[in-house]
Amino acid sequence: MSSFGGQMVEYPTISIDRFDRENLRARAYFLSHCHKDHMKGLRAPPLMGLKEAAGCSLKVFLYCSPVTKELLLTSPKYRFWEKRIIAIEVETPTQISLIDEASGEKEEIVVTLLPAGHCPGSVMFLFQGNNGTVLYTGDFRLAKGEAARMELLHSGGRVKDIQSVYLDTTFCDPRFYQIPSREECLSGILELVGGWINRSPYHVVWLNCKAAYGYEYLFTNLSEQFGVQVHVDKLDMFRNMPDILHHLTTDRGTQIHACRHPKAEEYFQGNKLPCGMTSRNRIPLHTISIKPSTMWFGERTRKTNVIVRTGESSYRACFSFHSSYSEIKDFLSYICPVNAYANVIPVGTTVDKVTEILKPLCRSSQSTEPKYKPLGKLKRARTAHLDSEEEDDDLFDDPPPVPLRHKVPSQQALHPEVFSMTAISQNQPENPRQSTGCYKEENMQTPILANFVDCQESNSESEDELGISAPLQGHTDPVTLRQQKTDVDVPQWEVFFKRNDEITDDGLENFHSSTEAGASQSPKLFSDSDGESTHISSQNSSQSTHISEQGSQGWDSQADTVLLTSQERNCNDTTSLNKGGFRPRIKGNIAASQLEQNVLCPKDTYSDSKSRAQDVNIVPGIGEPTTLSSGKNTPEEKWLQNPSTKADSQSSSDFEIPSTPDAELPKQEHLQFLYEKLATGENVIAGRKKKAHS
DNA sequence: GCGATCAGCT
DNA sequence: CACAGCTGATCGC
Repeated sequence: MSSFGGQMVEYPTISIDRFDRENLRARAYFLSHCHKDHMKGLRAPPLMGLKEAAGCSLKVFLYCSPVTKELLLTSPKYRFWEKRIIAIEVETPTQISLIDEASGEKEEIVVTLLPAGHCPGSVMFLFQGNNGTVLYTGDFRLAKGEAARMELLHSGGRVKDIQSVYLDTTFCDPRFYQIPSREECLSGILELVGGWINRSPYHVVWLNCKAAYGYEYLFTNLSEQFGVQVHVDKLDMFRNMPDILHHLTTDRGTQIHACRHPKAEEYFQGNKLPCGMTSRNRIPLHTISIKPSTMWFGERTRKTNVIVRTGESSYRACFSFHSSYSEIKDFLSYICPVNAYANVIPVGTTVDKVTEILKPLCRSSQSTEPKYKPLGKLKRARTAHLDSEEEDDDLFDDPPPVPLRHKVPSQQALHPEVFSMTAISQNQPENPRQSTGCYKEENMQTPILANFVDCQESNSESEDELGISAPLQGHTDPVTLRQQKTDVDVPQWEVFFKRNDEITDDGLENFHSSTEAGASQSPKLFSDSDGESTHISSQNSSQSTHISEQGSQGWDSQADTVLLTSQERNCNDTTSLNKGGFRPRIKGNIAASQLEQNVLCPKDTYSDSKSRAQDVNIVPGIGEPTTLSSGKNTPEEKWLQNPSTKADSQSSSDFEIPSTPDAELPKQEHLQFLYEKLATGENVIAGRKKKAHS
């Protein structure tokens, strides 16, 4: 549960994820995602009433991602926000004017939404303004190395100089040292579900999910894998997100259920699904329940189970919306801000304890004593020591800095006070000042913004449609920008790779030593408190398991209850995860023909297209049947939707392929074509990936 | 009657 | 395990 008060010390005139008390005076509101604990006060009339009474009603807006806006406005309770909510595209730096109603005082701030991997529409907010650059993470789940792959966290080839991070510390406790990756968890669930529903049409599973956004990628992957839509109570919130919608149904006659009922557990005991189903064609159903819950690895315990049997027909499956302790540490130590603030104080711990963990990963504590850094860490250390020398980086970390790729400005129908700007206006790679990593570089929007307006306007015309060959020299000219982006997108991902590979290829023990960047992170911090708590035990191990042939391998003392362990599993089915639901594409409406396509592809067809997608690797997610972002796919997006920890060594190879000489790269024209389609908001999915070009 | 808060439950 | 969020009890306005 978020305990963030809503305000950041650097920018106290804006409020994030809190809409009550002192936040009522905010000049702008931000919502990171659509979970209730981040929406406190959002539905309260006082918020509107006060604003109205103060005559500010026309000037104060709520900013969020397009998906969050869609989800929020679906609920009648929040529909009154409709006229005052502004969606900002992810990864599109956008300037907002913060105006004080009383004095007329105006402050400019640039906000960039970065995907947070927590639930559909969830984002982090990167704010840049006169008081420095700050990052509010909201709730997030990012695998190791993902921050390093976020283009807009970087400037001049290195991580931006961030003053403060307001961090999701939900699992910032050594007890949650490591949580199996999304791939591992998904893979385990797929195997369990498949092993059951393939027995007969009367074998059904009930996914005992909490009422929250965040399970969508599970549903979509199950649906794709087995050609079975998932029964849910409501799906109208996804009406404009076909990539999710197509995998859901309100028809109870399906083998996978995620419906809910207050007495669901009771129902289940009586062999009844929450929706009331007990039989099909008068033949009784055979039902198992799968309850997603968070399980984790200790740093020494090699085996923890992704699936645990808890009863004759009950299972728990590992699932987490939040980053683990080690993922949090990886994230924070990479960002290496001056300050880090905990947004969450988990029960059983204290602010002090969390702060103790965060502090060594921040800059202040790293600048004092020189210490050994593992090779891949130099980039990080460099951020701390701004005066360190170039050759360090060149030797150990990344290839020489290359121009980062930049978002093409998108045409957004935003409030006049708001307009999007390309990243170029803030971190022009060819600007020599940027390469110093100097703090001040981040805070000079004002003069640049003036230039940008022109770019934006000219970019809206058709002139930017004609890019073909791509000059690699950077220009601020929008035409060039687009070409540059297109050309450079894929191959340059190795810029941020090394660290990730190094870490994820390590075993757990090695991993441990190689990621302890902050020297003051004493091993005992987690090894002591960890102890026995890491082994997941079953509550009921006596029954024979339904699918014992899948599970027990004889290596676990709880063989009859433990079905799958993350380590033993070969998680080779990670590609489908990228359809994950975290960044759904939004459509204005759904064509009837598409709704009819609701018929799911047979499994073999599906696998076929999957393997092809993997080969092609790029043009990320375009035309993929499930979730993609709205019109602006970039390689990291594919990455994000396919996050991993343990499976990284496999996953990352997807991105290394294009950089190898004989790898099959996408055709330039093809990419260009797709990007243009996406930029103009055309529906690329209609043609499907393979046919989009024809 | 409504909102805020908390305990309980899942 | 803890999550996200519901239900219901209590309190204050």
